[in-house]
Amino acid sequence: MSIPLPLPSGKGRSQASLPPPRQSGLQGTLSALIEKSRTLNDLLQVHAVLLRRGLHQDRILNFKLQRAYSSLGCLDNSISIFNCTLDPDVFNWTAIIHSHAQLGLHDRAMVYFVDMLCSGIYPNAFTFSVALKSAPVKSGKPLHSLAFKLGFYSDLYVETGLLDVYARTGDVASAKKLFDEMDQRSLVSMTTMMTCYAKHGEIGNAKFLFDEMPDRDVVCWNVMISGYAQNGFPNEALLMFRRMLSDAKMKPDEVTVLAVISACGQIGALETGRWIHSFIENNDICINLHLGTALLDMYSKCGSLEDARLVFERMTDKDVVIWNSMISGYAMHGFSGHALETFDEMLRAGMKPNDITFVGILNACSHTGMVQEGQNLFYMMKSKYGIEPKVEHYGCLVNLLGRAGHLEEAYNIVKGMNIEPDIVIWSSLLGACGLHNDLVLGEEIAELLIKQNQMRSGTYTLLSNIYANSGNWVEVARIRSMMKSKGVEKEKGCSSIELDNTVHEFLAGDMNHPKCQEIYSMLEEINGWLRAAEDYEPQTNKVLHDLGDAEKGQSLEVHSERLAIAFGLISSRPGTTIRVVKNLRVCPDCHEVCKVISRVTGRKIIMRDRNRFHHFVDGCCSCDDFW
DNA sequence: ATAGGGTTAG
Repeated sequence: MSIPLPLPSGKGRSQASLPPPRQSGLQGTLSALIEKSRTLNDLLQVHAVLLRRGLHQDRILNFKLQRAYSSLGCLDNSISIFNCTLDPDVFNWTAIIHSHAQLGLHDRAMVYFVDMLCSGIYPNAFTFSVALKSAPVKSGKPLHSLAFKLGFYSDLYVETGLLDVYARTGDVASAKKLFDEMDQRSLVSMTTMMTCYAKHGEIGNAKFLFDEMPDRDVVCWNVMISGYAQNGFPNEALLMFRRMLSDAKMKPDEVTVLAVISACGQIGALETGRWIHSFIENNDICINLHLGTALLDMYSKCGSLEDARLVFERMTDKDVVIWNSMISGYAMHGFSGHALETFDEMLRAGMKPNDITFVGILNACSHTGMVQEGQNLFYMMKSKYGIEPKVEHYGCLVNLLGRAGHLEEAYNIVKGMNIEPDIVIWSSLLGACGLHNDLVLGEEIAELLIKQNQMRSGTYTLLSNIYANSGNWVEVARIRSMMKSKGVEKEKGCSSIELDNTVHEFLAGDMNHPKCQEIYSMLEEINGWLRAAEDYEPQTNKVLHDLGDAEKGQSLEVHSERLAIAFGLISSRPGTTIRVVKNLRVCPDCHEVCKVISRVTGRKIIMRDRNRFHHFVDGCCSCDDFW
């Protein structure tokens, strides 16, 4: 959108600096009443009085009504009041721009801003800061230079607004340049600069600025905490949250707990998540839809679908996001029946599914090998709901077909896609080749990826597993040296378990835990159970996930997931569920071992791997060995 | 008056 340059004349300027028209006693009383109105009902009553007294064209009263209505979310009322205001002034215009911007209706906000300039109304600094909020990428800078031309040079509001534009468009360099040149700083401008850093992964710079701030309010703590949570540093997010409570004695609000809950979900820290949930309830923080969705997601990522469902059922007025979240929750646990039922429930409730809904249900189908159902849903998505499939949807379909052994069909889908297949799709196909021992297709794909320079640590491992499955150790060694020469490191397997609000992490063969001795004697005891188990046979040839082949046979016993489980067994009461989170896929051998452990100890083991959950109960896994 | 928030395949 271009900003017209019929600049307001001097006339506009003088209008803005005129003193506001004096209010009579009645107007004064009414305006105080408007400001005191806390509920829509109060406001409607005052509004009715105002109309009866024939004051419906009053600029000042209407400005206050506009502001009050838009803070209650009644945009329509705000618009109709604006429309009946005689000669709206800069305040009326700015308020109507602001109400649209607040609700994310940025296009409409910009239209009003342009209309305002065209009607010869002279904007003030606040108008610019509000308009900048809605400015599309291209007109952010022209708007700023317009503000300069009109004399708002080095105005803190305008500059902070521009910083926000840079933050949204990802222009960190320009933001930093402007920020360094600003001759005054405020809490808000520093927070905006932090946001800019945090949104673009420069979390260290955000923290540097945070440490420099003379005063910190709840918003700036929130930026820091959510910055950590959204950049994959959930532990740091929790650490900052604790500091916020203990050192700064700051009262967290609903935005703070939102970020913290998301961090708990990432770590899989159920106890901590439950603690935050009760903290929310004890501190009268209202569980709105955003917060409810975050809680639901946290519970399903921490392995407690029961709690997730409880939160889901307590939310009235569900939107598409929370429905999606519930469906994805069931999907990642492999409960595809529940996922599909929830989808039906959603349709019956009159909710329109979106692209993310379909990622959820397609994913559910692929986790349980529901090929026919999944294919039907994929085609229905376009024909019945008009949703164009994206790379994620193709990913689900390819995964579904590939894992069920329809490799040819899966490959044809990839070749026939009208979008570029990404590394995820190729990895999924490569994984399927390993699962079904298709060496030919596997090599074809690998060759393609090598040519396009797309090989990653994970794809090398998949390829190496294909060769290992067929016992081709020469090729395995060749891939290993290829990785070495290219400097590609194999991602280390790491498993964690939470006990007494502390997350304990284990690497394969880890000897660093204080309870190391007891853990290793527990492993010995487990080995005894395994020797006695008739249904267990070590699967040495499939185990190249974490370790070099030299230690292959023996090293199975010290895989990270086994250390974490052993620690769980010795540190928690008999009968309690053991919850483990692993950063890679669970190894096929450990998967068998978990079954045995669950049978011998009568414990439930819930394990989250890179892709999904496994619930081991009494010698069986919920995934039915299809994963 | 300006800054911060929920769901997405392997």
